[in-house]
Amino acid sequence: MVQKIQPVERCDCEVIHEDTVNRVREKMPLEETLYDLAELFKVFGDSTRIKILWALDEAEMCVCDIAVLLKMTQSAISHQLRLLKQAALVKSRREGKIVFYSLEDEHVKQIFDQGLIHISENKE
Amino acid sequence: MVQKIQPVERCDCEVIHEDTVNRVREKMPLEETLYDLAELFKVFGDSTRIKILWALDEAEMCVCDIAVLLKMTQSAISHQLRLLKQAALVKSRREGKIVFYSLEDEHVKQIFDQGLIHISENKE
DNA sequence: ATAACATATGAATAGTTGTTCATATGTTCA
DNA sequence: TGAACATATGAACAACTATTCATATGTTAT
Repeated sequence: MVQKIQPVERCDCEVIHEDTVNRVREKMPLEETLYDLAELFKVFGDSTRIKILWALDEAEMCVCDIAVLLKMTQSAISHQLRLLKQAALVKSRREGKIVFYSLEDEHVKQIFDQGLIHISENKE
Repeated sequence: MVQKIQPVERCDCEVIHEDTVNRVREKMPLEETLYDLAELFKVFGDSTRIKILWALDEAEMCVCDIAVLLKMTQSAISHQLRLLKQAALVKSRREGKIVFYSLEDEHVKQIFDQGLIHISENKE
């Protein structure tokens, strides 16, 4: 969602001082980097895509096999694979009629693992 | 988004066999786990929340300071902090009128780092 | 060329989400 | 108690997104 920049009055609570705010602001990564990071995690933020990535971590698969595996339509899977490819999380190769998808690199698994650790430590 | 389960006809492409699909399906984590994982990453998938988390990694801060830092309204920040707290990514403590927020644990930083590695290797 | 198959894609739609606005809750101090 | 301040929250709205449906593109075999 596009967010408007909102003028903000400084509040009176002098918890961290003006210069501390400035220090934190200076240490923050570029706006663009933080945006890209959010865009990346947004891709992970859907259970269909999570399932596809998980499946591809097990085996290289074609579109229709993923559709069968996840009990979803070919179209839905294809749309999601496009997003995953744009995010450089999966790659594809064509062999005749069939297009094979696989993970682009090892980061996916590592990001998953960090997430799983967090979940396992916070389940109720 | 709630997704209907769609009946799918097995396609003719015998890329991975029926039993391979079954093997992959058996090795997949529980539906619930994958859903929780997606929910977690969804929280990371917004640049406002990414910025808040990044700021809190630098220093414990109160709501209004975060609002000043990010040049956003107190209300918007407060809403997002609620989501972050529900996801067990931040914790809060009250000191009089002021509520301090800080990171819940070290996972946040580690998940960020994995994401940044991926981004840095795939920027155009 | 034509049929059959695998995949991709545009449009439409229903469901979701981030921000704003108004207001409520909780705390301190006079 | 009442005023001032910090934060929380519900409702509303605009923007976004995942799936579906229909159809297009690309490939193979006859």
